Amino acid sequence: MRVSAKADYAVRAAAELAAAGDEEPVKGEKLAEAQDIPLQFLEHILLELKHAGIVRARRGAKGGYWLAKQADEVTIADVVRAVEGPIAHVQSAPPESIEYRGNAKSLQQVWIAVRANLRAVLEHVTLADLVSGELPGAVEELAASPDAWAPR
Amino acid sequence: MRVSAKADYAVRAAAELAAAGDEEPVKGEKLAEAQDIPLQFLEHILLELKHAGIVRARRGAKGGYWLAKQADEVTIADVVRAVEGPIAHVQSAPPESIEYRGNAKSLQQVWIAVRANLRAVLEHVTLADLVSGELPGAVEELAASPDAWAPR
DNA sequence: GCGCTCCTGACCAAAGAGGTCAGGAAAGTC
DNA sequence: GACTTTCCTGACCTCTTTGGTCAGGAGCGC
Repeated sequence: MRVSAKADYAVRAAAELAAAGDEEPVKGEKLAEAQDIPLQFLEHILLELKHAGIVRARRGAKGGYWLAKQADEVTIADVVRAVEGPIAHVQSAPPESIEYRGNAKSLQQVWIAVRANLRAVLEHVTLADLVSGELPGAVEELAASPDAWAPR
Repeated sequence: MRVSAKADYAVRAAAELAAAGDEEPVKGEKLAEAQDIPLQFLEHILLELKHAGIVRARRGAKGGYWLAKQADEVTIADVVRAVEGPIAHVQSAPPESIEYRGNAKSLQQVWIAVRANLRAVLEHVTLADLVSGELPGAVEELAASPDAWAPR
């Protein structure tokens, strides 16, 4: 139930790319500096994003990275899935494939609901939203509640 | 963003305990059989639940485990936190303590919203709900959508 | 005091997290 | 064509986590 450094880095780098537009490519080093991410680690991450079709790249002078799609067509879920794999797996299996017995029968529904609520946020916030700071209304409301900021 | 075997086991064992009531203790072996969990691993988990004050235990013949509170006063979040620690940490830190820079500034709000939505399910389903099969309305609705069952 | 059951720490293998290092391969520039 | 720049890739590394197992001890009831 935690977000890895890799996923966090990936989203932040993608946000920088979204902000840069597609005029000209952004170098890995610049991304690393902008978001304070270890360069060599970041390049591995960018490679995964490239393989997932989220990012494109060119080598050499004037080379660098840029988004493969429009910033409003890439969600945070896309980026996280590219580097972390499926969201909300239970014991490395998707919740819809698990069968529970005895008094835990309804647990499957619970995990499904959990996943649905994760998706409700991650699949609806795009890189464009992130950069502009204007998150979807529902997400903004969730984050606005003081209760949501309580440690626990 | 995944649920560990340990957390899954813990919730399932707790559900069995909730169903058993507090007439007489349930043996670890019986819990292990009912939910098909490796016994020795389960006992470690039950110990953690005990240290967290969720479960109580007695040794010897007629010994076993039982819930320390009423089944409707223990949420799934309580159980998960007892064995996995805080829910929805980012890079091992709580989202409210992270500061993002540049174009990722709004990312903190996104992680806060993610956590809020996780809590919205996990803190509102009790062991009593789980055993009875009657989940809170909002959770039932989430799990009812065919979309929630799609793999992706 | 004997058997039952929980309690606890030690251990273990495999995988993942979070990186670093070294070199190769393309793209542009002179 | 050489050189520089930048991405691309695999190997490697340390530390922690995951998912267990094993062996023995300690308390409880009879």
